[in-house]
Amino acid sequence: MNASGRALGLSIGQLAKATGSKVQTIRYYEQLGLMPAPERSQGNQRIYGARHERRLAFIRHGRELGFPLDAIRQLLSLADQPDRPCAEADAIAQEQLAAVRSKIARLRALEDELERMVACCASGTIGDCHVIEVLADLSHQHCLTPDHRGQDSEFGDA
Amino acid sequence: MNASGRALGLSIGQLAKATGSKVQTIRYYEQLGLMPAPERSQGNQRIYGARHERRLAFIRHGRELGFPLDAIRQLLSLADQPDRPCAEADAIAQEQLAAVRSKIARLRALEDELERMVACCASGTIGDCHVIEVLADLSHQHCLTPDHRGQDSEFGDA
DNA sequence: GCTTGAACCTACAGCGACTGGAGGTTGCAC
DNA sequence: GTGCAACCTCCAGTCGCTGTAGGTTCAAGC
Ligand SMILES: [Zn+2]
Ligand SMILES: [Zn+2]
Ligand SMILES: [Zn+2]
Ligand SMILES: [Zn+2]
Repeated sequence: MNASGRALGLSIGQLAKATGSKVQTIRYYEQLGLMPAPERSQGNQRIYGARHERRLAFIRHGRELGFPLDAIRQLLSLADQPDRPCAEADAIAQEQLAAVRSKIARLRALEDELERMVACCASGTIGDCHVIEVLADLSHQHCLTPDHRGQDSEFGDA
Repeated sequence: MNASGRALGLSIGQLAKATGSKVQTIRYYEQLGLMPAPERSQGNQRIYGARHERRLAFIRHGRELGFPLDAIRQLLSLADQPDRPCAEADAIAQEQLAAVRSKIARLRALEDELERMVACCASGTIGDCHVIEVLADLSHQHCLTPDHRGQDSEFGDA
């Protein structure tokens, strides 16, 4: 994340294509302060350089790995200080790994229950439908694991 | 989802406690038309019966299994017609199962890459940090699978 | 009967991470 | 010089809630 080859002069659309992002997403990152405001042409259009391309690629890669933008913000500022110890960066990655694992665990519990739901139903009427019956069951007797209940709840996003 | 024992007269707070929901969530479901508007007391407070409790439990159970509210809406309307064939309900559940599986697959790819990220880094400086290096790598050479890339993208929510 | 405090009411803003559209300007090719 | 794609800003919507503000009602205790 240091400076190098300047002056390749990408438009926002070209930058989007180059990094697999969408134009609006780039503007959104700029608005959030994740991307620095680039120079503008006479006609007020954004002009990006290699620095921006690298930074955006970093952000996108982080997002693809599910890091929240806040974590990416921290990682970016760490990346700009190559002499500091990397314990902080590692901790952020560990945390993300833990989050991913906990989402997987929860989703596997859902997978189990959904499998049993659909497996037990042999195309009868709604009155006999296992799917409906399970959902309607107040007592949750059918649930092998009560793991599909809230726990630490949320596990959204990529 | 038929009528039975009426007149137990729950307040919204009691209903919330009984079903493990939050008060605002119940009002939110009513606003969306998922929960029928209940009777009101003289002082304009909501009064719920067993019918509402069952319906809310159905919704919550569906949510715990990750069904989107739209799917739950369909399942609810199916549940009210016990003589119809249940193919539709089964299809909705199958779809949800497929969604869960695809989320799991994607998360496992992330888990892999995150594991390799943190495993290779032995607490040096940021300049040598594998975590930062991987994220900054424009070429994605380090990625065994390119599975952490967009694909069908989103896999949010519970 | 009166006071207190919890629980209720409506209406609306905010989360995260975008995405899409309206309505207008610029850039470039023919 | 004209057409049209790509750009600009600003704002609303997505999903499933959650939280807050500012007010009313209820039930219990005195
Ligand atoms: Zn069925
Ligand atoms: Zn269950
Ligand atoms: Zn490191
Ligand atoms: Zn990668």
